[in-house]
Amino acid sequence: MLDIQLLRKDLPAVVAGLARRGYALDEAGFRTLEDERKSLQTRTEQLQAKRNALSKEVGARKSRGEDASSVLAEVAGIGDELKANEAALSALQGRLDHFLRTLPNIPRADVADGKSADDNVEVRRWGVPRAFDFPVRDHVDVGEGLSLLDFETAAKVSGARFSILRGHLARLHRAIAQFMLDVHTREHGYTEIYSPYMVSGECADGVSSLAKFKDDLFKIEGRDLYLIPTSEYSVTNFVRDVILEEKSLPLKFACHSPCFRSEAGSHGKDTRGMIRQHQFDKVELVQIVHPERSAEAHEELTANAETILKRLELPYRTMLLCTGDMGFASARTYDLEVWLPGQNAYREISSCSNYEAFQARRMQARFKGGDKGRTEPVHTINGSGLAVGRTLVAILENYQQADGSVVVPDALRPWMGGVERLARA
RNA sequence: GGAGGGUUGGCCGAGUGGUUUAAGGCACCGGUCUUGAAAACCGGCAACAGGGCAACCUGUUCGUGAGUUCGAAUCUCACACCCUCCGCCA
Repeated sequence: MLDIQLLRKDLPAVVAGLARRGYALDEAGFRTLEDERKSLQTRTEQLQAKRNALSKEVGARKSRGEDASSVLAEVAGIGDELKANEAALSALQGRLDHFLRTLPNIPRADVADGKSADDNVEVRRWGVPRAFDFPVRDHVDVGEGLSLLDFETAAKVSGARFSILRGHLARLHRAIAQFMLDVHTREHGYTEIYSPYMVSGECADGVSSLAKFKDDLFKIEGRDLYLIPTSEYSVTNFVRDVILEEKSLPLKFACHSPCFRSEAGSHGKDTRGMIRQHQFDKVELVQIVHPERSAEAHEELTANAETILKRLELPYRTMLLCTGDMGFASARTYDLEVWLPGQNAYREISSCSNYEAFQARRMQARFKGGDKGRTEPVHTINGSGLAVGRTLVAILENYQQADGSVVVPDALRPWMGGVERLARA
């Protein structure tokens, strides 16, 4: 949510900022709502003040044993108008709030303008894609060839966009998650978190816009609960309605969880394999930081995620998303794209975003500042560190051998109980 | 599923219709004292919204929502959540 003060003080700047990401703010609509709100609020508060003063007078007279009937008669006249004003004001503020919650975040100045992923900017590239001296297969052929990856049974059990891992491949999946968690908690200072896989609608609206994106989520029937599409949904909400001590910042959380996405808008996209599933695991990094440190923390968190790719020796590139390709809540986003030989392309494996105060305002997450002692919204940052399923895909494709086996990356061996290669039994 | 208890500021906690302008304590901030610190003492200290250049003023908020009333933390109703006991259960 944007700061409504900014809209009041400098609407043209907000309009211009949102236009950069292709969002047309209804300027006249906002002005109308805001003007109406102002007059209605002024009038309502005058009436309330009058009623409060008169009611106090009633009490004062009665305690002195005097007659209060003249005051009672006066205050009685206020009742209907006050009620009508209060109702109208509350309805109007509801509309204003809805309007405000529908607006996306304003991109930071150093984000390139653009319309689509084609306009994203490559900021760095690491590793060299391996040269294969045999026909490269994608992860589906590799996994199924080893009888360790099974989409047919998954389809029977749950339908499309699910997968089943067996044996050493399932173990590799677990090893990846544990490796990532251990690196982030031992080396990068994150606190390990286990948290709910379902959150309330209110919390969902705290990190994004529930009104806009509820079709992308799985909802529990008959309950105000949604399956998380990322543990960001539960973890970031730890600080909902909290006023933090300045010295307690930053908070750094690492959480491994499954993620559930309806993929409502992606029919026909990535239908083959594990790239786009209704359920996948992810190790999520979340930082709650002081506003002055957020740009720096965003770089740090992105580097933390990149560390995983480097340790796994997977070639990747880091993209700074353009204004048109960023998510609703983000002010600035890096995508990490891993090299997939099976697709002969770099594919997203992590998305690291700085939301600045956007989410914090939606969920009333604040800290009490030092000198001024004022409360202000914290900044929130998060990113995948990394998506476990896509990491598995990248390993199957990058570490495949001519004989159909897959070498386990050195970095994962401590978690593989001596297994150095996935091969046919 | 059954029965009971509870939800008050950053935290603890008093408060059953009108000097509550939410007592008191803790924490925090400033000061006095001290070589320094602690202790003691003095003072300050809720959030959110609106108005004002500002000192400041007004409003809302005591789990949420509705109601009664001139006036509600306090009374009524509904709901949510937490706790205890019983039953069932991984």
